[in-house]
Amino acid sequence: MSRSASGYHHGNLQAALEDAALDLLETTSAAKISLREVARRAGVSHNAPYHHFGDRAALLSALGVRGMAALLTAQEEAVAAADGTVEKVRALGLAYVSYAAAHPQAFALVFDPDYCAAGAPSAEMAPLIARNEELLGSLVEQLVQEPAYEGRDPMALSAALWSTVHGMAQLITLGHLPVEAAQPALDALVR
Amino acid sequence: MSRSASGYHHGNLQAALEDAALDLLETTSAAKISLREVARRAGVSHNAPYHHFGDRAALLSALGVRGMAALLTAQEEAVAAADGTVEKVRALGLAYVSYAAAHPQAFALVFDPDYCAAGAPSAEMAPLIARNEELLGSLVEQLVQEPAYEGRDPMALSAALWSTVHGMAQLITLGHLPVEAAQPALDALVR
DNA sequence: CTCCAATGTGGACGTTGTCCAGATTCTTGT
DNA sequence: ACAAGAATCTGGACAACGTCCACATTGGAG
Repeated sequence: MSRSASGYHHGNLQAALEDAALDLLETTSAAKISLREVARRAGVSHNAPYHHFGDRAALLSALGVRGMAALLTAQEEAVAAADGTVEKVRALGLAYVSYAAAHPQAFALVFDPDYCAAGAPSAEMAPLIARNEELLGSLVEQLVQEPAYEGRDPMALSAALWSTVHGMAQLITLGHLPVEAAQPALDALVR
Repeated sequence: MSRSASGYHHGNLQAALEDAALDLLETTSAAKISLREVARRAGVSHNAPYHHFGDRAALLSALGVRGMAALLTAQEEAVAAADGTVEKVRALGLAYVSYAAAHPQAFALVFDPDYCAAGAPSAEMAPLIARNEELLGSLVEQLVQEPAYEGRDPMALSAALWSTVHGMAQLITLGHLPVEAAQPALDALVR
């Protein structure tokens, strides 16, 4: 039921539209992606998307969910592959920055309030955000038990870490910081 | 030559357009601001703006310059009012975050690559960016001479500081961090 | 005072987001 | 197997937008 050579019914338009839009996201900012262009790429009429997404913002929002999921798993894998609490924190930060550098438009979309509201997250976005906060939170829990970080406020520390990593990702995608600055700058704080 | 009751010639349309757009920026994201709406607010035809700005992006870009200038002076004033190097750094960070919290759309515009490219800054934007980097840079120069920060790499340190402050500003305007988190999180790092 | 460049106006065109009515296909109850 | 009915896709329409054009108005330099 998925594939369809008959022509009229696409079979899996929802995914095809997201894929087409994701392609465009590699080279174009979310703001400049038009629904009609996405439909054209998917080979359907300009109106077909409305049977799968309420409006343009809903498509972009779905893309934001995909991006957030990718960002999250990148961090999870990096943390799992690292040894030692401090190393895990560094790995998480580098994964975050690397994802942003590799997919700047997708990264920007995830944090674009026009499509992905943090205050009122979509039903699919909310659990991803929660998982990310838990990931960092549990890491910081371990961190404050190391002698070097004894007695620090975990809340303040995770807020500071997230801020640093996020800001670095942002400034690098914007070209304000060179990518090579990430590693030493992160070390300067985590040490 | 500036004021004009005659009607046809506005007298100071350039500034009036920027003011109108700045008003809209208080409540609307840059992406959703239309040139025609700005013209309407300024009381001129939809085409008048083209005699003062090359296109829509040029208007938004000029707004970005204004925003950057405001962000910069906010930092400069805060630094001037603080005593002690560490205190000055804290003051700079809080001013940065405060500006973002007070004018989220303007702050977002300043760092929106669609209108304010960091790689190819406008002739008016470049010196502002340079001044901001000098402000932070000179502060860090002093900082690394304090005993507590002796021997740190100034480049890495200022990159880290800017990242933290910028990320915090971003995450707060997005609603991912509460405003009250700024102060303790900043202290957790600067201490 | 006259002419010209700057500044303003209205009209036009193509693109976009969205709504609507109708066509086509899939599925489900019998 | 077959007749609804739901899901999906199509084309047409409309308003708003960015931008280009030709033309009108005005202020200032010669």
